[in-house]
Amino acid sequence: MKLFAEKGYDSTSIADILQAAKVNSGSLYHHFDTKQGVLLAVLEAYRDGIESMLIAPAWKGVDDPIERLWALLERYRQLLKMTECAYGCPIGSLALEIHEPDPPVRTLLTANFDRWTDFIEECFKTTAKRFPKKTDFRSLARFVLTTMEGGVMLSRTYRTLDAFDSAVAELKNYISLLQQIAMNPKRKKRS
Amino acid sequence: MKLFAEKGYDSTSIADILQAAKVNSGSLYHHFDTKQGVLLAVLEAYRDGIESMLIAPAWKGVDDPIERLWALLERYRQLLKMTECAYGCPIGSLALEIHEPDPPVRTLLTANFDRWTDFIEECFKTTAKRFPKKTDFRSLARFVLTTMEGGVMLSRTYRTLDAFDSAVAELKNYISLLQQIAMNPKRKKRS
DNA sequence: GTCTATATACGGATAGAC
DNA sequence: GTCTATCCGTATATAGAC
Repeated sequence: MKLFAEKGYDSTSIADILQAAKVNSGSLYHHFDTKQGVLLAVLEAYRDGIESMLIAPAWKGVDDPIERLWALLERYRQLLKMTECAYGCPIGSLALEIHEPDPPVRTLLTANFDRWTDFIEECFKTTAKRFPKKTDFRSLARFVLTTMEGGVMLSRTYRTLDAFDSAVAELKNYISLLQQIAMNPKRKKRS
Repeated sequence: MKLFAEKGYDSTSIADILQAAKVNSGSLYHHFDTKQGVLLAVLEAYRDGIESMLIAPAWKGVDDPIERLWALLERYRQLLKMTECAYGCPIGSLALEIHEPDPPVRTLLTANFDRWTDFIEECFKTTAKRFPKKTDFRSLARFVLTTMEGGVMLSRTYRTLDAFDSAVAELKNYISLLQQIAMNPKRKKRS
Protein backbone atom coordinates (compact mmCIF):
# COMPACT_ATOMS: atom_id res chain seq x y z
CA MET A 1 0.00 0.00 0.00
CA LYS A 2 2.72 2.40 0.98
CA LEU A 3 4.81 1.90 -2.13
CA PHE A 4 1.94 2.06 -4.60
CA ALA A 5 0.69 5.21 -2.90
CA GLU A 6 4.06 6.90 -2.96
CA LYS A 7 5.65 5.72 -6.18
CA GLY A 8 2.68 4.49 -8.16
CA TYR A 9 2.11 1.02 -9.52
CA ASP A 10 4.42 0.94 -12.52
CA SER A 11 7.27 2.68 -10.79
CA THR A 12 7.17 0.26 -7.89
CA SER A 13 9.28 -2.75 -8.81
CA ILE A 14 8.96 -6.17 -7.31
CA ALA A 15 12.45 -5.58 -5.96
CA ASP A 16 11.15 -2.50 -4.12
CA ILE A 17 8.41 -4.56 -2.54
CA LEU A 18 10.78 -7.35 -1.53
CA GLN A 19 13.12 -4.87 0.10
CA ALA A 20 10.35 -3.05 1.94
CA ALA A 21 8.79 -6.28 3.14
CA LYS A 22 12.16 -7.85 3.89
CA VAL A 23 11.28 -11.04 2.07
CA ASN A 24 12.58 -12.76 -1.01
CA SER A 25 11.18 -13.24 -4.42
CA GLY A 26 10.22 -16.86 -3.78
CA SER A 27 8.06 -15.90 -0.83
CA LEU A 28 6.19 -13.22 -2.66
CA TYR A 29 5.46 -15.43 -5.64
CA HIS A 30 4.32 -18.17 -3.33
CA HIS A 31 1.51 -15.91 -2.14
CA PHE A 32 0.80 -13.88 -5.28
CA ASP A 33 0.65 -15.05 -8.85
CA THR A 34 1.80 -11.81 -10.45
CA LYS A 35 2.51 -8.20 -9.60
CA GLN A 36 -1.10 -7.47 -10.48
CA GLY A 37 -2.10 -9.96 -7.82
CA VAL A 38 -0.37 -7.73 -5.30
CA LEU A 39 -2.27 -4.75 -6.66
CA LEU A 40 -5.57 -6.58 -6.29
CA ALA A 41 -4.73 -7.43 -2.69
CA VAL A 42 -3.87 -3.80 -1.99
CA LEU A 43 -7.13 -2.58 -3.50
CA GLU A 44 -9.04 -5.16 -1.49
CA ALA A 45 -7.31 -3.97 1.66
CA TYR A 46 -8.35 -0.40 0.94
CA ARG A 47 -11.89 -1.47 0.22
CA ASP A 48 -12.20 -3.60 3.33
CA GLY A 49 -10.46 -1.09 5.54
CA ILE A 50 -12.17 2.07 4.41
CA GLU A 51 -14.31 2.31 7.51
CA SER A 52 -11.73 1.39 10.11
CA MET A 53 -8.77 3.13 8.51
CA LEU A 54 -10.36 6.20 7.00
CA ILE A 55 -13.94 6.95 7.97
CA ALA A 56 -13.90 6.13 11.67
CA PRO A 57 -10.78 8.15 12.48
CA ALA A 58 -12.05 11.08 10.42
CA TRP A 59 -15.44 11.14 12.11
CA LYS A 60 -14.28 10.57 15.65
CA GLY A 61 -15.96 13.19 17.79
CA VAL A 62 -17.88 14.63 14.86
CA ASP A 63 -21.59 14.03 15.06
CA ASP A 64 -23.27 16.35 12.62
CA PRO A 65 -23.52 14.56 9.27
CA ILE A 66 -22.65 17.63 7.24
CA GLU A 67 -19.71 18.40 9.48
CA ARG A 68 -18.59 14.87 8.75
CA LEU A 69 -18.19 15.76 5.10
CA TRP A 70 -15.72 18.46 5.97
CA ALA A 71 -14.01 16.23 8.50
CA LEU A 72 -13.40 13.61 5.84
CA LEU A 73 -12.08 16.18 3.39
CA GLU A 74 -9.91 17.60 6.14
CA ARG A 75 -8.35 14.16 6.38
CA TYR A 76 -7.18 14.36 2.79
CA ARG A 77 -5.94 17.85 3.40
CA GLN A 78 -3.80 16.61 6.25
CA LEU A 79 -2.32 13.89 4.09
CA LEU A 80 -1.50 16.42 1.40
CA LYS A 81 0.03 18.76 3.95
CA MET A 82 2.09 16.04 5.62
CA THR A 83 3.58 14.98 2.32
CA GLU A 84 4.07 18.48 0.94
CA CYS A 85 1.31 17.81 -1.56
CA ALA A 86 3.01 14.76 -3.00
CA TYR A 87 0.34 12.20 -2.06
CA GLY A 88 -3.40 12.59 -1.95
CA CYS A 89 -5.86 9.82 -2.64
CA PRO A 90 -4.10 6.54 -3.45
CA ILE A 91 -7.16 5.13 -5.20
CA GLY A 92 -7.48 8.14 -7.46
CA SER A 93 -3.81 7.98 -8.36
CA LEU A 94 -4.04 4.35 -9.29
CA ALA A 95 -7.27 4.92 -11.18
CA LEU A 96 -5.63 7.41 -13.50
CA GLU A 97 -2.26 5.71 -13.70
CA ILE A 98 -3.63 2.44 -14.94
CA HIS A 99 -4.99 3.38 -18.32
CA GLU A 100 -6.34 0.03 -19.42
CA PRO A 101 -7.10 -1.73 -16.20
CA ASP A 102 -8.03 -5.37 -16.40
CA PRO A 103 -11.60 -5.99 -15.30
CA PRO A 104 -10.71 -7.21 -11.79
CA VAL A 105 -8.64 -4.08 -11.18
CA ARG A 106 -11.36 -1.77 -12.43
CA THR A 107 -13.96 -3.56 -10.35
CA LEU A 108 -11.94 -2.96 -7.21
CA LEU A 109 -11.31 0.67 -8.06
CA THR A 110 -15.02 1.31 -8.51
CA ALA A 111 -15.79 -0.68 -5.37
CA ASN A 112 -13.57 1.71 -3.44
CA PHE A 113 -15.23 4.77 -4.95
CA ASP A 114 -18.66 3.27 -4.36
CA ARG A 115 -18.05 2.65 -0.68
CA TRP A 116 -16.65 6.13 -0.18
CA THR A 117 -19.72 7.57 -1.87
CA ASP A 118 -22.00 5.40 0.26
CA PHE A 119 -20.72 6.97 3.46
CA ILE A 120 -21.21 10.48 2.10
CA GLU A 121 -24.63 9.73 0.71
CA GLU A 122 -25.67 8.48 4.13
CA CYS A 123 -24.65 11.82 5.63
CA PHE A 124 -26.94 13.62 3.24
CA LYS A 125 -29.82 11.23 3.69
CA THR A 126 -29.90 11.60 7.43
CA THR A 127 -30.11 15.35 6.96
CA ALA A 128 -32.45 15.20 4.01
CA LYS A 129 -34.80 17.70 5.57
CA ARG A 130 -32.19 20.43 5.35
CA PHE A 131 -32.07 20.15 1.56
CA PRO A 132 -34.47 20.90 -1.28
CA LYS A 133 -37.01 18.14 -1.75
CA LYS A 134 -35.82 16.95 -5.13
CA THR A 135 -32.16 16.77 -4.20
CA ASP A 136 -30.40 13.74 -5.72
CA PHE A 137 -28.24 12.69 -2.81
CA ARG A 138 -26.34 10.07 -4.77
CA SER A 139 -25.32 12.65 -7.32
CA LEU A 140 -24.43 15.11 -4.61
CA ALA A 141 -22.33 12.53 -2.78
CA ARG A 142 -20.48 11.68 -5.97
CA PHE A 143 -19.92 15.39 -6.44
CA VAL A 144 -18.14 15.51 -3.10
CA LEU A 145 -15.86 12.72 -4.30
CA THR A 146 -15.36 14.49 -7.62
CA THR A 147 -14.37 17.67 -5.83
CA MET A 148 -11.99 15.85 -3.54
CA GLU A 149 -10.28 13.97 -6.35
CA GLY A 150 -10.06 17.01 -8.59
CA GLY A 151 -8.77 19.16 -5.76
CA VAL A 152 -6.17 16.58 -4.82
CA MET A 153 -5.02 16.33 -8.42
CA LEU A 154 -4.53 20.07 -8.75
CA SER A 155 -2.88 20.44 -5.37
CA ARG A 156 -0.46 17.65 -6.17
CA THR A 157 0.39 19.29 -9.47
CA TYR A 158 0.85 22.77 -8.03
CA ARG A 159 2.41 21.44 -4.83
CA THR A 160 0.23 23.92 -2.97
CA LEU A 161 -2.85 23.46 -0.82
CA ASP A 162 -4.57 26.39 -2.52
CA ALA A 163 -6.40 24.41 -5.17
CA PHE A 164 -7.69 21.87 -2.68
CA ASP A 165 -8.71 24.54 -0.20
CA SER A 166 -10.54 26.66 -2.70
CA ALA A 167 -12.31 23.62 -4.15
CA VAL A 168 -13.54 22.70 -0.69
CA ALA A 169 -14.55 26.30 -0.06
CA GLU A 170 -16.65 26.36 -3.23
CA LEU A 171 -18.22 23.04 -2.33
CA LYS A 172 -19.07 24.33 1.14
CA ASN A 173 -20.63 27.38 -0.40
CA TYR A 174 -22.72 25.21 -2.72
CA ILE A 175 -23.95 22.97 0.10
CA SER A 176 -24.70 26.04 2.15
CA LEU A 177 -26.72 27.59 -0.67
CA LEU A 178 -28.68 24.38 -1.08
CA GLN A 179 -29.59 24.46 2.59
CA GLN A 180 -30.56 28.12 2.38
CA ILE A 181 -32.96 27.65 -0.49
CA ALA A 182 -34.45 24.67 1.31
CA MET A 183 -35.21 26.84 4.31
CA ASN A 184 -36.30 29.71 2.15
CA PRO A 185 -37.96 28.24 -0.92
CA LYS A 186 -37.71 30.97 -3.50
CA ARG A 187 -37.97 29.79 -7.04
CA LYS A 188 -36.18 27.19 -9.08
CA LYS A 189 -35.57 23.66 -7.92
CA ARG A 190 -32.59 21.42 -8.43
CA SER A 191 -32.27 19.86 -11.84
CA MET B 1 0.61 13.43 -27.91
CA LYS B 2 -1.58 10.61 -29.05
CA LEU B 3 0.42 7.86 -27.41
CA PHE B 4 0.91 9.63 -24.10
CA ALA B 5 -2.81 10.41 -24.03
CA GLU B 6 -3.83 6.85 -24.79
CA LYS B 7 -1.23 4.73 -23.05
CA GLY B 8 0.27 7.12 -20.57
CA TYR B 9 3.88 8.18 -20.30
CA ASP B 10 5.50 5.14 -18.71
CA SER B 11 3.61 2.64 -20.77
CA THR B 12 4.59 4.33 -24.00
CA SER B 13 7.95 2.97 -25.05
CA ILE B 14 10.40 4.69 -27.31
CA ALA B 15 9.78 1.83 -29.69
CA ASP B 16 6.07 2.74 -29.72
CA ILE B 17 6.91 6.31 -30.63
CA LEU B 18 9.33 5.26 -33.37
CA GLN B 19 6.75 2.97 -34.89
CA ALA B 20 3.95 5.55 -34.75
CA ALA B 21 6.15 8.27 -36.19
CA LYS B 22 7.74 5.92 -38.70
CA VAL B 23 11.22 7.02 -37.84
CA ASN B 24 14.22 5.33 -36.32
CA SER B 25 15.86 5.64 -32.99
CA GLY B 26 18.74 7.74 -34.32
CA SER B 27 16.37 10.38 -35.66
CA LEU B 28 14.44 10.71 -32.45
CA TYR B 29 17.56 11.05 -30.33
CA HIS B 30 18.93 13.61 -32.73
CA HIS B 31 16.01 15.88 -31.86
CA PHE B 32 15.38 14.95 -28.24
CA ASP B 33 17.89 14.26 -25.52
CA THR B 34 15.79 11.79 -23.56
CA LYS B 35 12.28 10.42 -23.38
CA GLN B 36 11.47 13.19 -20.94
CA GLY B 37 12.49 15.64 -23.64
CA VAL B 38 9.69 14.25 -25.75
CA LEU B 39 7.29 14.70 -22.85
CA LEU B 40 8.34 18.31 -22.43
CA ALA B 41 7.75 18.95 -26.12
CA VAL B 42 4.31 17.37 -25.88
CA LEU B 43 3.37 19.48 -22.87
CA GLU B 44 4.62 22.59 -24.66
CA ALA B 45 2.49 21.71 -27.65
CA TYR B 46 -0.58 21.39 -25.47
CA ARG B 47 0.19 24.67 -23.75
CA ASP B 48 0.80 26.56 -26.96
CA GLY B 49 -2.15 24.99 -28.75
CA ILE B 50 -4.76 25.25 -26.05
CA GLU B 51 -6.54 28.13 -27.75
CA SER B 52 -6.43 26.92 -31.33
CA MET B 53 -6.90 23.22 -30.61
CA LEU B 54 -9.28 23.29 -27.67
CA ILE B 55 -10.87 26.61 -26.79
CA ALA B 56 -11.63 28.02 -30.23
CA PRO B 57 -13.35 24.88 -31.54
CA ALA B 58 -15.33 24.52 -28.33
CA TRP B 59 -16.55 28.10 -28.36
CA LYS B 60 -17.32 28.38 -32.03
CA GLY B 61 -20.80 29.82 -32.32
CA VAL B 62 -21.16 30.19 -28.56
CA ASP B 63 -21.21 33.77 -27.40
CA ASP B 64 -22.55 33.84 -23.90
CA PRO B 65 -19.60 33.50 -21.52
CA ILE B 66 -21.41 31.16 -19.14
CA GLU B 67 -22.61 29.01 -22.01
CA ARG B 68 -18.98 28.79 -23.00
CA LEU B 69 -18.23 27.00 -19.76
CA TRP B 70 -20.66 24.28 -20.63
CA ALA B 71 -19.46 24.18 -24.22
CA LEU B 72 -15.92 23.53 -23.05
CA LEU B 73 -17.05 20.82 -20.67
CA GLU B 74 -19.14 19.33 -23.44
CA ARG B 75 -15.93 19.01 -25.40
CA TYR B 76 -14.48 16.74 -22.75
CA ARG B 77 -17.69 14.80 -22.63
CA GLN B 78 -17.44 14.14 -26.36
CA LEU B 79 -13.90 12.90 -25.99
CA LEU B 80 -14.98 10.56 -23.21
CA LYS B 81 -17.89 9.34 -25.27
CA MET B 82 -15.85 8.80 -28.41
CA THR B 83 -13.33 6.70 -26.54
CA GLU B 84 -15.85 4.81 -24.43
CA CYS B 85 -14.61 6.68 -21.36
CA ALA B 86 -11.04 5.55 -21.84
CA TYR B 87 -9.48 8.99 -22.37
CA GLY B 88 -10.40 12.28 -20.81
CA CYS B 89 -7.97 15.08 -20.12
CA PRO B 90 -4.43 14.18 -21.20
CA ILE B 91 -2.88 16.78 -18.92
CA GLY B 92 -4.72 15.48 -15.89
CA SER B 93 -3.69 11.93 -16.65
CA LEU B 94 -0.06 12.87 -16.94
CA ALA B 95 -0.27 15.03 -13.82
CA LEU B 96 -1.32 12.09 -11.70
CA GLU B 97 0.78 9.48 -13.44
CA ILE B 98 4.04 11.23 -12.89
CA HIS B 99 4.40 11.09 -9.16
CA GLU B 100 7.67 12.91 -8.75
CA PRO B 101 7.83 15.14 -11.78
CA ASP B 102 11.05 16.96 -12.41
CA PRO B 103 10.66 20.71 -12.09
CA PRO B 104 10.44 21.37 -15.85
CA VAL B 105 7.64 18.83 -16.19
CA ARG B 106 5.70 20.21 -13.27
CA THR B 107 6.12 23.73 -14.57
CA LEU B 108 4.57 22.76 -17.88
CA LEU B 109 1.73 20.87 -16.23
CA THR B 110 0.82 23.89 -14.12
CA ALA B 111 1.22 26.17 -17.13
CA ASN B 112 -1.41 24.10 -18.91
CA PHE B 113 -3.79 24.23 -15.96
CA ASP B 114 -3.16 27.96 -15.55
CA ARG B 115 -4.03 28.77 -19.14
CA TRP B 116 -7.18 26.67 -18.99
CA THR B 117 -8.20 28.47 -15.83
CA ASP B 118 -7.44 31.84 -17.42
CA PHE B 119 -10.00 31.26 -20.15
CA ILE B 120 -12.67 30.26 -17.66
CA GLU B 121 -11.90 33.11 -15.32
CA GLU B 122 -12.31 35.50 -18.21
CA CYS B 123 -15.80 34.11 -18.82
CA PHE B 124 -16.77 34.89 -15.27
CA LYS B 125 -15.21 38.31 -15.24
CA THR B 126 -17.08 39.49 -18.31
CA THR B 127 -20.31 38.45 -16.59
CA ALA B 128 -19.28 39.65 -13.15
CA LYS B 129 -22.52 41.55 -12.72
CA ARG B 130 -24.53 38.35 -12.72
CA PHE B 131 -22.70 37.09 -9.63
CA PRO B 132 -22.55 38.13 -6.00
CA LYS B 133 -20.23 41.05 -5.45
CA LYS B 134 -17.61 39.24 -3.42
CA THR B 135 -17.29 36.28 -5.76
CA ASP B 136 -13.70 35.09 -6.16
CA PHE B 137 -13.64 34.39 -9.86
CA ARG B 138 -10.21 32.79 -9.84
CA SER B 139 -11.34 30.31 -7.25
CA LEU B 140 -14.54 29.67 -9.11
CA ALA B 141 -12.67 29.11 -12.38
CA ARG B 142 -10.33 26.66 -10.68
CA PHE B 143 -13.40 24.93 -9.30
CA VAL B 144 -14.64 24.37 -12.85
CA LEU B 145 -11.31 22.74 -13.67
CA THR B 146 -11.47 20.70 -10.47
CA THR B 147 -14.94 19.47 -11.35
CA MET B 148 -13.90 18.58 -14.89
CA GLU B 149 -10.81 16.67 -13.79
CA GLY B 150 -12.59 14.88 -10.99
CA GLY B 151 -15.51 14.01 -13.24
CA VAL B 152 -13.21 12.71 -15.94
CA MET B 153 -11.35 10.59 -13.42
CA LEU B 154 -14.51 8.97 -12.13
CA SER B 155 -16.00 8.45 -15.57
CA ARG B 156 -12.81 6.82 -16.78
CA THR B 157 -12.82 4.53 -13.79
CA TYR B 158 -16.48 3.58 -14.08
CA ARG B 159 -16.37 3.57 -17.87
CA THR B 160 -19.68 5.42 -17.77
CA LEU B 161 -20.58 9.03 -18.49
CA ASP B 162 -22.77 9.19 -15.38
CA ALA B 163 -20.16 10.55 -13.01
CA PHE B 164 -19.07 13.24 -15.44
CA ASP B 165 -22.63 14.20 -16.26
CA SER B 166 -23.77 14.44 -12.69
CA ALA B 167 -20.70 16.43 -11.72
CA VAL B 168 -21.46 18.93 -14.47
CA ALA B 169 -25.10 19.01 -13.42
CA GLU B 170 -24.15 19.86 -9.84
CA LEU B 171 -21.76 22.52 -11.04
CA LYS B 172 -24.46 24.04 -13.23
CA ASN B 173 -26.81 24.07 -10.29
CA TYR B 174 -24.19 25.82 -8.17
CA ILE B 175 -23.49 28.48 -10.79
CA SER B 176 -27.21 28.93 -11.24
CA LEU B 177 -27.74 29.41 -7.51
CA LEU B 178 -24.95 31.96 -7.38
CA GLN B 179 -26.66 33.94 -10.11
CA GLN B 180 -30.01 33.69 -8.36
CA ILE B 181 -28.76 35.05 -5.09
CA ALA B 182 -27.02 37.84 -6.98
CA MET B 183 -30.33 38.87 -8.52
CA ASN B 184 -32.17 38.32 -5.31
CA PRO B 185 -29.84 39.24 -2.48
CA LYS B 186 -31.22 37.45 0.50
CA ARG B 187 -28.77 36.88 3.25
CA LYS B 188 -25.34 35.33 3.44
CA LYS B 189 -22.53 36.15 1.09
CA ARG B 190 -19.86 33.91 -0.34
CA SER B 191 -17.11 32.90 2.04
C1' DG C 1 6.93 -21.50 3.03
C1' DT C 2 11.35 -19.21 2.26
C1' DC C 3 15.77 -19.13 0.26
C1' DT C 4 19.38 -18.16 -3.82
C1' DA C 5 20.28 -18.05 -8.39
C1' DT C 6 18.81 -17.18 -12.80
C1' DA C 7 15.95 -17.15 -17.14
C1' DT C 8 14.14 -14.08 -20.39
C1' DA C 9 12.40 -9.93 -22.28
C1' DC C 10 12.27 -5.24 -22.90
C1' DG C 11 13.35 -0.73 -21.49
C1' DG C 12 16.10 3.70 -22.74
C1' DA C 13 19.91 5.16 -24.91
C1' DT C 14 24.27 5.02 -27.95
C1' DA C 15 27.70 4.15 -31.91
C1' DG C 16 29.03 4.93 -36.08
C1' DA C 17 28.10 4.25 -41.14
C1' DC C 18 25.89 6.80 -44.69
C1' DG D 1 19.62 14.27 -40.28
C1' DT D 2 18.50 9.39 -40.70
C1' DC D 3 19.80 4.73 -40.81
C1' DT D 4 21.05 -0.16 -38.55
C1' DA D 5 22.90 -2.59 -34.97
C1' DT D 6 23.69 -3.03 -30.33
C1' DC D 7 24.97 -1.97 -25.44
C1' DC D 8 23.52 -2.48 -20.88
C1' DG D 9 20.52 -2.04 -17.06
C1' DT D 10 16.44 -3.49 -14.93
C1' DA D 11 11.97 -5.54 -15.10
C1' DT D 12 8.94 -9.63 -13.99
C1' DA D 13 8.86 -14.13 -13.15
C1' DT D 14 10.74 -18.97 -12.46
C1' DA D 15 13.62 -23.12 -10.84
C1' DG D 16 14.86 -25.90 -7.58
C1' DA D 17 17.43 -26.54 -3.09
C1' DC D 18 16.34 -26.42 1.72
